Amino acid sequence: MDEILQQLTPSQRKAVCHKEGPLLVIAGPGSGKTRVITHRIAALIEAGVRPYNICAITFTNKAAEEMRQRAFTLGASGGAHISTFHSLCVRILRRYASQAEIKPNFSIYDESDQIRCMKQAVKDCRLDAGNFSPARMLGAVSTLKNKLIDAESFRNEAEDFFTTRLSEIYLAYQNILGERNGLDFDDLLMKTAFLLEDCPDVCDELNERFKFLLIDEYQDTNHAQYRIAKALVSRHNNICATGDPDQSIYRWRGADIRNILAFEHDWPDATVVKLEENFRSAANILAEADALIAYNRNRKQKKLVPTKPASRDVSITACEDEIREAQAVAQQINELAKQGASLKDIAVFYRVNAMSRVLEEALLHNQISYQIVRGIEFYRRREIRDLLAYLKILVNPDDEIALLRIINIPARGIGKVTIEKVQNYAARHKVSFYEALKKVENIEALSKAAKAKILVFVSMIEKFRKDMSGPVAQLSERVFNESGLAQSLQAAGPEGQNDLENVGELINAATQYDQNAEEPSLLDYIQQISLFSDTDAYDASSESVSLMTLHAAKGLEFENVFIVGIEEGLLPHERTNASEDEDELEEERRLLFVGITRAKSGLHISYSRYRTVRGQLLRTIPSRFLLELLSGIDEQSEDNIDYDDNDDVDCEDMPCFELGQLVRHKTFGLGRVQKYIDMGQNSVIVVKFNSGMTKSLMVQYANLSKIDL
DNA sequence: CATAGCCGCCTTTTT
DNA sequence: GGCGGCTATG
Repeated sequence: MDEILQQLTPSQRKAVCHKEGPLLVIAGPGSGKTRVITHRIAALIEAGVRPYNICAITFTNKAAEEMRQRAFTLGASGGAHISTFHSLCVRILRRYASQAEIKPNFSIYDESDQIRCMKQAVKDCRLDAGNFSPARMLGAVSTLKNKLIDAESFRNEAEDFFTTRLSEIYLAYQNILGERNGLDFDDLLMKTAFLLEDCPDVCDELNERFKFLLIDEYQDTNHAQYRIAKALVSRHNNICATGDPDQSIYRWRGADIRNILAFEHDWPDATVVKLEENFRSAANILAEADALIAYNRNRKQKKLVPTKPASRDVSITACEDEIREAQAVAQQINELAKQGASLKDIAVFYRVNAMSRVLEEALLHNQISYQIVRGIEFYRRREIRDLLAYLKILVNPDDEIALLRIINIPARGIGKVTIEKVQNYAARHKVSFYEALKKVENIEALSKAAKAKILVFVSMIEKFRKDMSGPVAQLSERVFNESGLAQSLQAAGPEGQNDLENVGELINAATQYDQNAEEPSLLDYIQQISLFSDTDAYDASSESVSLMTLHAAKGLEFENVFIVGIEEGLLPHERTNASEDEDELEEERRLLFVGITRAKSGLHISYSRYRTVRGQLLRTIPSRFLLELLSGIDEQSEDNIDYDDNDDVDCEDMPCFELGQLVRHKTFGLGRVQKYIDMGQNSVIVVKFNSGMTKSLMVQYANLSKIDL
């Protein structure tokens, strides 16, 4: 251990060796933060702390898995609990289910399940799904849950028309989840927070168990997570939080940057360690990131101290359209490969998932192998969801969503009408859908044939339920074969072949689970699987280029990074309120900051002049963030070909603007010129309008008139 | 009761 | 552009 400590910087060593009491590690990108955490776990153990008494919380399952491995290589093998917040909550809720007033075999509802429940809830409240769109309602409810406002207290607070309706919807939604014994992602946190705060016994026991709590990516914790953390260390205050306010990118999901900013206020005796040295990126890449993030006003000053020399491999490229942009990326990747770069050291980032398609096509065309980091995609496949639905029912028969999904898959003649009759019966007699199915003999509305079919189905499920112990893989395989799913896929001929292979892969994964899990069980497996995330699919050892969203890039690093589509409307994204809300603009800027700081030596940023959005070819505006980078916008891009013959003619008519010039815009009103980038016809102007918003506009379309006083 | 085809709608980011 | 839901048809 001493030897290892010698390799650390003084700041890192200070954090690693910190004994007891609250500790905050403000760690810039590439500062060896993860290393500090794993070393700290090892150091605690060496100092005599039992691994069993240590709990480390990571942002994703992948990060947890990696941390377990790193801790293992340091000799801190086994015992320490390392998982995400959500995983930890599942464990706690299962163990203290009765105190939390839930059943331990709850289903975890993912987004699509939530939408279904919310649709039903809006319907139950007899409200119009147009004005009260399930997605929006879900967002509103999620925000409330993140703030630990439950349905009852929200109803008591509701005043105006909208909040009153929302409170009804919230109650109805919780009701539906309750009937189905389901919890959504936010419930996991909310119920755990309430459990810890309302049951001192449970809180004591967990404080006793987890004598040291370490939380990574603390800047992205939400209020519920904050309250859980607070409760978990309330008896001993041994909290160690690490994070970087400049990398907070989950505000929209309830992450509250104030948690990290107010850490010293929450724990006044906290030791604060800053890690500002960067061991990852070339000096000039870091300078770009620094220049960009300096535009964020609402931040704590932090230095980015390079330890690596500059690289010459930084570029900003303008492309004609997204197809050529993708082609340019593929070409540059080919160049890199020729120079001996490994594909696994290359990544392409984009703002929205939909942008991966063009890139895929370009990479395929150039025969460059790639992986799309989208973990949940696999679990979204029809055949996978079908099999998992069977397994979910075995664990939780009240899971109506899962039941409805497969009651007639493969087709067994139980149709819509039959299902409705059973649902009616269930509602009348206040029993779950599955209970109603079991009592099918009593449902008079059903034909004899329908009853018989339902009986066959129920007895099959009951047969499976009788023997649920043993390896999950074996059980999955058995259910797959005996439910008729296997047969129906085989019958589909070559079409079903791929599906069969996917199921095979699922069963493989289950085998892995059986081998690795501490206490394998179908219940645990089903609950854990619901918590997978995109980054969990990232395979660092695969010899391929990685494609992912900027969000998924968090926590990773690559030798060469491409970031595409840096245009107004994409970054900052049009759906954000970036024009009016400074905080949202700053979050978008942080997103680009995160992307840039993933790069070790090569950074290639690009944008397209035209882009097809939802089937329509649109003229784009380069992102205002490009103007904030040191390199600025590259006017001399290679493919800056004549796409518009009028270029030269128009240029002469193009008005020139000086900084500070007062201008008037048709809709935005008066404003002052903050920046003017002369690019002939493509000139861009940044205007701060008197309304408070700052816009970057294409001069040729903005139709600005100069106001001279 | 199953399926094909068409219409309309759209929170981008995710635990 | 793509998915979900509704409808018409077999």
